Amino acid sequence: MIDKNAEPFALPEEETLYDLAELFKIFGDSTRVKILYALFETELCVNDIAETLNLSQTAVSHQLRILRANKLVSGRKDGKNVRYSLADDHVRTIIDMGLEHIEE
Amino acid sequence: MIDKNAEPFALPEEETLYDLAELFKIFGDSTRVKILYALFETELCVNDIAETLNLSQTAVSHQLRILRANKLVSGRKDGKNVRYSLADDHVRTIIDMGLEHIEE
DNA sequence: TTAACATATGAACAGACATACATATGAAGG
DNA sequence: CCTTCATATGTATGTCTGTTCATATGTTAA
Repeated sequence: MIDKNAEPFALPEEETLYDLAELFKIFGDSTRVKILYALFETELCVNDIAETLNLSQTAVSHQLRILRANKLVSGRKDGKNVRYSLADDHVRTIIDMGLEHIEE
Repeated sequence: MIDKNAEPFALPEEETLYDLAELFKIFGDSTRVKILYALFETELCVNDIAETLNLSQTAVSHQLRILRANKLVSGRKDGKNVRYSLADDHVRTIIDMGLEHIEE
């Protein structure tokens, strides 16, 4: 079964599955999920996020760093502020998919 | 969409987003992802999984417990063995969605 | 019943990680 | 230049969690 040749099925590269887990790990923290969800609607700067979600500025900044590093959000400078937005429509899809699973 | 009334947008319940993160946390471990992926094709018992993925029996058993508790896999007894399979088609969808995101 | 096998469970340890605190960088206005 | 505001970064800490080792439960065969 888990055969690499003629079989109808094969495990992806070890590394691929590892990367996949790393991706999900990002979504596996409620602070990050909240941030991502807040960005569903509109661009937001760090303080907006912190206030909206009742989080400290540093906590948000640290998490945004992780989200940025994983290309889930992107930030553009706007004066003193940095406006963050979702980097990708997959983010939305993945979260929606998860929500669907939960609502059952 | 996530909206209950007239507003164009609203955050889901705090708890919902928390549960969502909990769900993704399950997928956020390469051992568990490997196990789930191995079950894409067919039912497998604990030892099969352990051998296929080069993992210890206990490690697999512990992870299966978590996957079971979260209703991502289900096991049925078959003599001395317990045959595990994916509990839900969402599992497949979520993983595929993640893979899509990665392959870019 | 006893032996052999398959799986599960408990405890302990090590590594990962999210947060808070203090501080640094950088931009705008006076 | 100096101050203020927005954001980022470094470090320390407490907590969570995945693995291992040892052992228990349960099943089949002799």
